Amino acid sequence: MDSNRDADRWGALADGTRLAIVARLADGPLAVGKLADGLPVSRSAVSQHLKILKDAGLVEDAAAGTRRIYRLNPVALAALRDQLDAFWQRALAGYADAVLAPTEED
Amino acid sequence: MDSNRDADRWGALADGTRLAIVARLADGPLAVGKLADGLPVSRSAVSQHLKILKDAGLVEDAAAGTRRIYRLNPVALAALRDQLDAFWQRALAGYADAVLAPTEED
DNA sequence: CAGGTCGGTTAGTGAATTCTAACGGTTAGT
DNA sequence: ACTAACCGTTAGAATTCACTAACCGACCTG
Repeated sequence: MDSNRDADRWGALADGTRLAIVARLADGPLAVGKLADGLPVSRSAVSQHLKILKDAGLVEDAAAGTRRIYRLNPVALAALRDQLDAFWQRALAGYADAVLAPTEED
Repeated sequence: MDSNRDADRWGALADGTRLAIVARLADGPLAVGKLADGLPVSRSAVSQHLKILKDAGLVEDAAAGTRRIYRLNPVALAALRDQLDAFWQRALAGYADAVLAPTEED
């Protein structure tokens, strides 16, 4: 099953610090120092979280002189959104099905 | 910050077993036994995961005789999708901004 | 009432995760 | 060349998480 790989993608957004990083990155590309400056953790932690996010394909990095700029990857976000949307639509179908035919299969 | 609360919602989807449960529930409402029957874990684990998912508002339960039927909550899924969509659109804006004006703000 | 099935909860164990602290490497400026 | 600033990595401890096993309560059938 590749559910684990998908879970890794969702897991990247599961941590509060990482979600804050993504939220901050959504406003625009940022360097690690700036990211850590607005968070209650050290730069090391931010760097590790960035590595996880980068490994999940959610962010991309670009070297800019002595600092390194990180930005979100809209494609990965769209993929996550599509999967969630599929769940949503199938859940709606299940709702309608349950209302129209409340028979329990064995 | 309520980032932790949001992180809990994402965290509910972060685990592989829980993601499999959600995927199975997306095809239609199901009882705990049926859920556990198609997963490599015991009913206890499924029940615990169901509690986490229910606590996160992603699933709802309904007593049906001696068994208990679980189904997805499309509203919660839509909320998650909206948040992801907001990230996505803001990331796109950041992309355009970076392309049009590659100046680094202080 | 006795027996069987189904589901939730608790205790306890083993593994994974997150964080800080300290180190080394790279780039820019004097 | 030297110093300063910025970033990534590693080691290690503390917390959190997921799972099995065992127990108890609820519902249906004979």
